[in-house]
Amino acid sequence: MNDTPAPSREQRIWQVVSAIPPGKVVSYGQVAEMAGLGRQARFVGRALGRLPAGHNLPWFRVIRSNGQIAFPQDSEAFRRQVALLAREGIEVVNGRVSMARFRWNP
DNA sequence: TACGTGACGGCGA
DNA sequence: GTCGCCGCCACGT
Repeated sequence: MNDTPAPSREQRIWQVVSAIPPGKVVSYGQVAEMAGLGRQARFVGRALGRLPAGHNLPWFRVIRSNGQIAFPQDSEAFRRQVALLAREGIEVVNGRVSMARFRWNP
């Protein structure tokens, strides 16, 4: 019966992230909780860091619980993420996003 | 085998 | 607002 192989934590994380609707953001801890990982927010960060090239995952919609981008503002990845977020109407001010306005609340 | 590190979170001072 | 400490798990050296 259960030939269904239980998806790995990483796969579960990727599934949750892919379910984030455009124009919304979620925190690492939120992804961890939704994926059934509890408080392993760190695991989410590592899973995203292990993403292979050519993935189709909206990783840029995942930010810190305090609304800050998870990259230093002087990094290339930071600008990339800000650009992608702005493209969906998410306003990034001073390296952070208004969680009160853009947080995805399923 | 052991230790350090990391796209984090929450709390206290 | 900042800073430090701890927890939690996987990976590289």
